[in-house]
Amino acid sequence: MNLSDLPKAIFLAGPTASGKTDLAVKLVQSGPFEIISVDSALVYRGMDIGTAKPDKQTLEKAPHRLIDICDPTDAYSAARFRNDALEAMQEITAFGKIPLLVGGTMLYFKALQFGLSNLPESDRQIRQRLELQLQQHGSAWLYQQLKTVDPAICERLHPNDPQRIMRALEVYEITGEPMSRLQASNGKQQLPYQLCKYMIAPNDRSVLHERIASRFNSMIEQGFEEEVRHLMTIDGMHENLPSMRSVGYRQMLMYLRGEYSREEMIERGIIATRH
RNA sequence: GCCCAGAUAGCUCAGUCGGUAGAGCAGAGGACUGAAAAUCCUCGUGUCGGCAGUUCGAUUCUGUCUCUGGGCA
Repeated sequence: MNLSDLPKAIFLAGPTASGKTDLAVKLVQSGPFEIISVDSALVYRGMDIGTAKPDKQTLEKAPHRLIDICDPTDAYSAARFRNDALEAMQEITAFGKIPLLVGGTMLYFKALQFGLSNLPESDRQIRQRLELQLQQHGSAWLYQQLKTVDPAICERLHPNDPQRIMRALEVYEITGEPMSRLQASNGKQQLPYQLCKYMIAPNDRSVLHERIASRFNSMIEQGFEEEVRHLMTIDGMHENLPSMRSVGYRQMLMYLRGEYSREEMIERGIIATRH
């Protein structure tokens, strides 16, 4: 198939507070585009203030797909994003429009463009057990366990990186095969679109830092603390969920737990957002 | 005005029983296939507040000055 036969799609990536949303809204108003959000925090329902979710008027003017599609007690993932985004892109293309993928989660862009190997989803029970083992024996011990079943992947992982070590152990446990072999044998599928990729980035980082600071402060004014308090009352919610580990939320939780003063929480929240 | 405590990396501080100093955070770079706003890795020369004294040698001891806290009048 010739490249020019493929439908078009646009990627618009950039850091927090860089003005992506404004630009995307303008594009939608001036052309046959439809927005798909590429953001690992905007997917969660009820997380509005701390994620700087576009407000109602903005969403009416320019609807975003893949916002509010997951409960914060669930764990969203790059793989789920890829499936959801492909489906949305197909629909948009079928309507004769061009998908405009806008956001700051680079792994999601990468997973969408280059695909993922066919690996099993995470398993809550296995993860809980691994988490327990991590606390009891430490990360180096898990690393040694992994070495006996998948030495190849250990060469790519650091003994202090529990998240990846646990994932590799989990994959082995579910499939009975080393993750490194599965990755090598499963071909990844490319994205069947003609891509136009844009990066938006301010030429002066200090401007961005200022914008992040004022944005965080206005979140506080809008009732961010109350939002997090409310989220924590939801059945099944706990602090180790991906939703609650995201930037801003984590710092607010530490403040609510009394581990940060108010000032510290604000400072840490701002710093964390820069990443 | 007097007394006390400080002054060391961008910030908070540790330390050197006298041989020119190191943690955390910040910052920079990098790795990373179902948690990615995550999880990790690497990177520390700074008149050790100024000036003088003691000393082979002072950031460390002494004196003095400046500044910042706190207390007393």
